[in-house]
Amino acid sequence: MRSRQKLGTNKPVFYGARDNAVPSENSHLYAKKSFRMSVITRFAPSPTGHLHIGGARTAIFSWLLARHFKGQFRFRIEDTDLLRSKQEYTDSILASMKWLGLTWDGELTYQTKRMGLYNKYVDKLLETGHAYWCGCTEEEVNAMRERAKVRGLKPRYDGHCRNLNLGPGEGRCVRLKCPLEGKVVFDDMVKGRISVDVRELDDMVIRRSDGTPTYNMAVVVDDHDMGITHVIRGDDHVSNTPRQILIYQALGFPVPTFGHVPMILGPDGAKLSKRHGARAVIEYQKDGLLPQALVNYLVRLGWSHGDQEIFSLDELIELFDGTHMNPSAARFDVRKLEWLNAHYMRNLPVEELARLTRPFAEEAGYRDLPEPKLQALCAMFRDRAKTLIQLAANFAPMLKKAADLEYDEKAVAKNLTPQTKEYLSALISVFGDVSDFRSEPINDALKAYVDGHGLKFKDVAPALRTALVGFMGGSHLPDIMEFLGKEESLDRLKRAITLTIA
RNA sequence: GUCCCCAUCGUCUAGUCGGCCCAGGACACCGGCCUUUCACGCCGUCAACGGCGGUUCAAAUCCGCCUGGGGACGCCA
Repeated sequence: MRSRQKLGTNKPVFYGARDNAVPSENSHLYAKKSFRMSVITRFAPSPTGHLHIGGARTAIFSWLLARHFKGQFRFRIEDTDLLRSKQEYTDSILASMKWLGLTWDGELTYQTKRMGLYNKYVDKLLETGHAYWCGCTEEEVNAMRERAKVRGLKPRYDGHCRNLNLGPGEGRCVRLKCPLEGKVVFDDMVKGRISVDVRELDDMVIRRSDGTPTYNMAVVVDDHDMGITHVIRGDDHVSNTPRQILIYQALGFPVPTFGHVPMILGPDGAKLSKRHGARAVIEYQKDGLLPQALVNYLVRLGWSHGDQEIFSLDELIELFDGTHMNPSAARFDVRKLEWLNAHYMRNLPVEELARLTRPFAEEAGYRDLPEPKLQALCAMFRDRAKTLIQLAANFAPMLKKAADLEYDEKAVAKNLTPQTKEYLSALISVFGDVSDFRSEPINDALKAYVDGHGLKFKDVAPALRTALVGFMGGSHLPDIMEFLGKEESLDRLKRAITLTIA
């Protein structure tokens, strides 16, 4: 439920919407109008790990918003944390984005390659009096915070150097000179109106004493420089937003529209962590999930369009306009993801399914599978698997030789009785006479035998199944036989007849 | 501690500015049908508006408080 409040009577001193426009009472409409002008979104991960599903979802939302409004979707790597950033993670994130089908516009931007840009703007803030040099040491600042805490206040910098007019110097950083009173208000695309008193904020550092810009500074400069109009990011950034808006104001930049999507929780409602298993997109890829299923699932987790559950990419682009996003955190439910995945597996053209399954078949040890065989296997088992891995796992009994087939003891004991073995012996010659060994003729022959002997399928099917695949599973019997071929099928029947129960 | 955000079935959610909601859909679960296994498919059952006040003829929908979650308070990003 969106908590969109009406305009209050107290006029906010700082307003965070674009172009300083006053929003209409209906912020949906207001937002829509501004979307129409131009939409440039971005995804800006830091390469300190693989792309995780939370990040993937914000990327998907950003991408969809841009595509829906025929705008642009930009990509920026926030690699300023030199210690934790790794090229392999950048590569991995890019690979996951491509796998998900999220194409971006323009060049990839690396933050580390544009350090000069940030300082230019810090200097500008210094010149215009929106920022000042601060010579306080870490210890002094910590002491201030402690004092504030003791008084029950929010720990913050007390503005010691604010009016000292210090110049540059060893160990000095630059702080933003924040307004002393008023509220920062902005209309969030998913949370509605958010208001924060500037007294909750302090004069944040925008340039460290080593000359590098801080995160909030860099983000604002980058987003403005890249022309970003809509910032969709994780929930954990809401408290950064007022600070960033202050920087936008000080710089005289138009403030973009923000949309803070809530985080994704584990099945137990706790923050997603290692012990929840797969968190990275790449892991789902390895588990045999289809990108379309993951995208569909992730989008649906936090966004809705009435009762619709299944969306094609085109539908999503058509329907996703930045509204109807859920402000509350959601739990990750693998079962529903798998249901969606199974759905997409069933509806893919076989050729496509086979192409996607091949790597998993190879992983399972089946290399050089002829395309027709692979497709036949996919067609036979697609309804019985929720993931590509599971699908490939079904191939085993189909690709062995009769002599190597493993039999389930219970199935043998229950179904291969002296009586049914007689049926099987008879069937060996029945099937042996089928010249066109395809599913249909095989089925006809089986039916003729069953009918001709006053039997029912139920009388012979379990035995036949056990004989052919070794256990009570698998696909349609005639299909299995067609796949195995006459010789192999008969070999299996012959071997089954010789089986005795221990 | 302070501030910000959140709160409908077990889970994801619908619920367009209060009435058509003794709350709808989907996943899961359970039961049934179909059936040459298992699935798929189809049908059905179970199941929720966190609590308390207020506004109103009428509240899941508006307001307040409480409770419970989460996030943020760095010269990290």
